[in-house]
Amino acid sequence: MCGRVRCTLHVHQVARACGLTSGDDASSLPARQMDRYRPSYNVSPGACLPVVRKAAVGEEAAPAIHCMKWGLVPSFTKKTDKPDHYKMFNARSESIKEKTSFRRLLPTNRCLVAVEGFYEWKKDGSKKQPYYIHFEDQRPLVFAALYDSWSNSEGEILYTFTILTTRCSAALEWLHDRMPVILGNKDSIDIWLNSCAMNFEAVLRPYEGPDLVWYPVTPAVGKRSFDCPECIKEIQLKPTGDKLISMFFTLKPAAADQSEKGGTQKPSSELSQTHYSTCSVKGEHLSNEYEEPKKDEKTVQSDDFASPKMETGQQEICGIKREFEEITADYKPKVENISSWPCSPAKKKERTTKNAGERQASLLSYFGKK
DNA sequence: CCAGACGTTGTT
DNA sequence: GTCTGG
DNA sequence: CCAGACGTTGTT
DNA sequence: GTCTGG
Repeated sequence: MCGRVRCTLHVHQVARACGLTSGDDASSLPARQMDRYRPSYNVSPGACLPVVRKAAVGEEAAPAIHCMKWGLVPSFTKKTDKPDHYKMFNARSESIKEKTSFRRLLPTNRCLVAVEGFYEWKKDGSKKQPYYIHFEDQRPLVFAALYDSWSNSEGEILYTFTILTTRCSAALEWLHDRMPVILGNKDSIDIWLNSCAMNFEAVLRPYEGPDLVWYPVTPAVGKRSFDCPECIKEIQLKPTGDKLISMFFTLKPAAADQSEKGGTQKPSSELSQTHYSTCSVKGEHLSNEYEEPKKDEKTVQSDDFASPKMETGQQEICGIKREFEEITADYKPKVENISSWPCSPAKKKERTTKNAGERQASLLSYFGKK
């Protein structure tokens, strides 16, 4: 599921992530109600986020950015009802064609939501540990979403959206069984937003790319009022008893990790994603969505990992694609550009899947640094 | 026909 | 709005 | 989803 | 534990 996100992006970053503009000039963008947007490290349903949608009938042809409330309130909701944004803040992508509340939105009300990352809580019995999931290179995640509008008794029009979910990627299964639908490349984005045919099935799948990474964060992020860079600061987890024991009796911990690769076991790595990344196969394309950032790749996707095959007609649509890098090239992490956060700025450690192995190779690291 | 629902998540 | 159940 | 409450009576 | 509120 996906019930909490970080979105401190600027409007032009959202536009860019969703493939709307080529430059930083957002002034020409059709933007609606953007004054309601409050960038936040801790966004939950009920809050407004910038949404990219196709222009409504009668407007300019180009897509537009529209600030909408997270948590779908269907247009048929009684005018006297109190809108409940927590009832439908997610939509199961597997069943959107059957569910009456969502099916009617599919032809014309598909949209995109761009965020820096999302939070997921790992349940351990009665304990809950939140993790922050994001792209390693800090480019925004683009979620597939659906929107609707509803008029209340006062005649005010409320725009709301719901984020599509799918089963979890292999890499994140240890954490959860559901994840948001991440449109990992320009083709997916274009198909979800612009394809007039109902041929979007192929993009509604788990994002399996190895560049989706995570780490544990403070449980304080559970409080909606806790909104500051500390939300995304990595914390050191206390090792559990069995982890300690297994470390004592395992001479080569990395080898033990490798043995889990491809298996059904959960990576015993709630400590950090880096631990698990040693399990992924070098050079193996695990994803159907992930697009290798190669400059000269011209084709839609290599067949080796293009998974759910696109029909011939659909490749036509993919032909519109531009290089993904083109729209992500100048994303930079900009945690500092919001000046008035009450908490101290997060000092995100440089950490990649490359050096990941080193970090967990040491037995000492399991006792925390002193 | 009319009335009433229309959703996801997690947990055991 | 549209489908299901009675 | 997570956080936070979870109750009644009688008196002023 | 379970319900309500956001």
